[in-house]
Amino acid sequence: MNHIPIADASNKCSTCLLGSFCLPVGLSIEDVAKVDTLVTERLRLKKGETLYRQGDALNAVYGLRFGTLKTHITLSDGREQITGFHLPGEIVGLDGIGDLHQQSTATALEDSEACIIPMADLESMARLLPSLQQQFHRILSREISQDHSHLLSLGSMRAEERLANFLLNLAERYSLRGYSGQEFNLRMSREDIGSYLGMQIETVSRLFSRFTEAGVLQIKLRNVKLLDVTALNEIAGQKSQR
Amino acid sequence: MNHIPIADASNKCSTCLLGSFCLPVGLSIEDVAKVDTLVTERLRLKKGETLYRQGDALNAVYGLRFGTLKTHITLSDGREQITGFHLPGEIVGLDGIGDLHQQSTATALEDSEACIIPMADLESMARLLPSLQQQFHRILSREISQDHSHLLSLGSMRAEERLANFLLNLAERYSLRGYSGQEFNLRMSREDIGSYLGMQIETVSRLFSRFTEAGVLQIKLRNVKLLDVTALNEIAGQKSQR
DNA sequence: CGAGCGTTTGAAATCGGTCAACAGCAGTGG
DNA sequence: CCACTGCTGTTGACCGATTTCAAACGCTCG
Repeated sequence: MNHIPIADASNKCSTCLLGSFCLPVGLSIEDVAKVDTLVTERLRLKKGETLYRQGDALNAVYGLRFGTLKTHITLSDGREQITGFHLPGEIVGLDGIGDLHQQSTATALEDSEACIIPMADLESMARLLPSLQQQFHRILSREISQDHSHLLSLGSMRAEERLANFLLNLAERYSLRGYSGQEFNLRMSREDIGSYLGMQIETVSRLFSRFTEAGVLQIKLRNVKLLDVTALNEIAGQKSQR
Repeated sequence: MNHIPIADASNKCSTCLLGSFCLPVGLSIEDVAKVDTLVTERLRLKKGETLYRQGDALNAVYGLRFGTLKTHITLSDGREQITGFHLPGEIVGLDGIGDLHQQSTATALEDSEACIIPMADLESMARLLPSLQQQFHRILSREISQDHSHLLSLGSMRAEERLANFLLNLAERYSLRGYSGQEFNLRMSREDIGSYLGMQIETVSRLFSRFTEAGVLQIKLRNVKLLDVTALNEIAGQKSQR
């Protein structure tokens, strides 16, 4: 894990292209300039390295600058549950604020870089900038409602529906970031997908094969091409059977 | 749904017995006095009534004063996922802050009463009182990490483990509130439990029967008596408690 | 006291899990 | 450059936990 002090202006929030996803959303130009002073350091992670680990003391949250992370919690018997996959512009570490210790581990799925946002500084600045305060609350709240959608998926959907929803969700998030929502590379393994969706890797693999046979998508290892988004939406339960 | 203006001092946060669970945690006596002005109204709900519904505009969050709520989201095809059961002192409506519309519906499982906490007032007061700000962040963060535990349950545990964890979690929360953690009444139906835990009501019922046969607990309709908490912990897959 | 839920129980069906074998690709080193 | 090795992903056969279907029981409340 590689600490990088932020020196030149090109690295600041005010010029970061992710401003429309991250902490500065809704802030005036002057306010974003103040946020620049909040982030003085970043961390560079190689694939497989961890940004933080379950149990670590927390004094910052992290804004993902590029790359992909998974956050996951581990049970005493070794079973693991992936709670989220995170794309650039998203903030991680939010679940640890409650007791100032990380509740999960964040692992890089590819080479990544994260901005360090010290909690104490964020909180004091949020007291001065109502728009920053509101944005932070929105971010926390959206994390909650995303988790609720995930709960709905795990609790009420069949494996096929869960996987379809997962793909559609990824596609949407890539689209929003200016990447293709039709064709993209999965950064995570079948095992990661299985953990996230509460199913075994064999089931993930079989479902991908089934989707391929049905002409819904093409998949070659981690490269996915969505061929029939309408059909995928139907599988995802927009109008379900049973 | 019955609006109740708060008149006498006995109804204020500074004298509320739930202070140790709710918004005032960590606040000085003077600060709690200020929080008193935040909550000027409460809502009384009869069993089955809703505090808010998915899609409603949000301008407040709610502190549960007494009673029990379930929060749930509904899919277009009618399937429902219960995302949480809420006991006195807990704040609900947090998932709606993100886009100022409720993402879920909150329904009373028994006669209940909730304090209205206007978001705008809460945010402006949080800018003045760092301890209130921190407590609100803790509450949001804990909601996230609870949801993550719930995800772990739905994604990685077998039905038996999920139910055992659910019972232990309820027991702990009742204990914290000064009620018995050994014997309590479930406020929710088998259907609610099934939805929350991602299983059918028949499975819930069979598991209760199995636990009873194993001498782990006694259950008569909604009255539960835990006989062997150690055994229940083992079923739940925990060496110690969380 | 009877109607209607909510709950329990049984039997059959099935989705997804488990076990096992193999295929494909990547990295290593001779 | 290829053989070797290890890791990831695919596929098949079988199994079993949970669902589904069905029926009966027993509270609760009007």
